[in-house]
Amino acid sequence: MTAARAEVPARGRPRDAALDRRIAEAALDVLADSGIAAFTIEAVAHRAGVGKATIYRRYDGRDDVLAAALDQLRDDTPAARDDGSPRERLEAALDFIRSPMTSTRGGRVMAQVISAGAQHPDFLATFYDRVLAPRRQMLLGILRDGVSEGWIDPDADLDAVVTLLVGPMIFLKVWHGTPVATISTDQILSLALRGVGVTPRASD
Amino acid sequence: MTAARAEVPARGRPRDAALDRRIAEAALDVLADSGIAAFTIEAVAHRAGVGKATIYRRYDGRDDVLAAALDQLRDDTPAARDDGSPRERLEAALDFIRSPMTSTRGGRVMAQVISAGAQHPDFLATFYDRVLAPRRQMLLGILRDGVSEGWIDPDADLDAVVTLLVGPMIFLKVWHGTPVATISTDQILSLALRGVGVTPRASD
DNA sequence: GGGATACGATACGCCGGCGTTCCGGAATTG
DNA sequence: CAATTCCGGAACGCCGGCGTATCGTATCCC
Repeated sequence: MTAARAEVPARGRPRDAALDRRIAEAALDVLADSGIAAFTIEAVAHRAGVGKATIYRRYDGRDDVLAAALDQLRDDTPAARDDGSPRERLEAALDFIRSPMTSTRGGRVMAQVISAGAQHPDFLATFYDRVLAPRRQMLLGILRDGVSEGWIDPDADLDAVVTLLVGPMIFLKVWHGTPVATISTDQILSLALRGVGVTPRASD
Repeated sequence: MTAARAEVPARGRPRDAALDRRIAEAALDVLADSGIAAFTIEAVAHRAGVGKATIYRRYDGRDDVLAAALDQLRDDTPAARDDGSPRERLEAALDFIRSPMTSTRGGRVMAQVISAGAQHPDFLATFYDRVLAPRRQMLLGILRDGVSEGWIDPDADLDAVVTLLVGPMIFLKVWHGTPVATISTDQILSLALRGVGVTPRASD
């Protein structure tokens, strides 16, 4: 981790803890709205209504601020639903992965992080840990349930299935705005699940 | 298109046509090696062994140079093989799509273009036209052959299948270097094709 | 040969973010 | 109350790319 937050000294006025959050929030806003190129210390400071010095007092620089902002994203992850049929749960989980990629701030941040990832692999790794891994884990859980319920072929490589499910969504996200053929969550599920022994209308 | 190459005047020394290519090549090299952030006119000029004025005489600026460079990529696309079993041809096509993403210049350029795409959707569209669409078309052709040979369910949405096949590869490419579970070309084919009525060992 | 234009190289002023430093004021400790 | 540290705001010099202009040389059309 690049992070190296300065230690809090004992005497004098203490640092306003709320500012850490405000800075991270502003950083995410800037990233989502204006992109990685516009992600400058001055832009973040202005957006947060904070002096540059306040940021430099807490962070090492641009990269450190960005890393801290990505940490913040962890809290943006809503909980998964656990009711309904397996197919419904899968659909909900996939929509949950997919939806924040088009409209929400997290989705726009993701596009920008993928961008930055070409230059800063660390950011990708951080984003993976904070955002992608939990969602991937959620999918994996549902699939495991499917196996124990005899609903999915026990021999199936669930990791591969998850990649097969998530891949097209990231693909569509990345190439958003181009003539890439769209594909519905339903289609992805139907096609991919038949590959592991689930019939098209398993539950509806 | 941003492009607006200046018209060639009648009198005087004509422009060296070879320089157009040298500039575009240098642009791709810079993009692949150093990333979009380092993609400056001065860097391209230096790499091409060319004066800045020569570039400004031909292009409107950075974006125009980048667009011209992406055009150049079209020529980097090798031809597809058309022999072997359908499964083998599919595998070759997928490897063809996948391989240049890890090692070749085209693959590194792609990662950078995806990056720039967050800021410049035009670049994505250009890259899609020049590079991705032809490969997608190739896959589609093989799948259509599969249908007419009775090898694939005629009712299958081939566009969706292509997305299902290509998606995971782009996904893995984008998240290269993170703990994303890898998946082999063989696995993708086996899982996705069973979804359209092809048995796992259709041809080997 | 003469005029026109391209070539590589270099220098120019401009702009914007960087990271630092100072200010006057506010908050907290002793 | 005094010392200390933080706060927002503003200014600083620095750097690097921008886009333009100007060299001396090279190449082509008339």
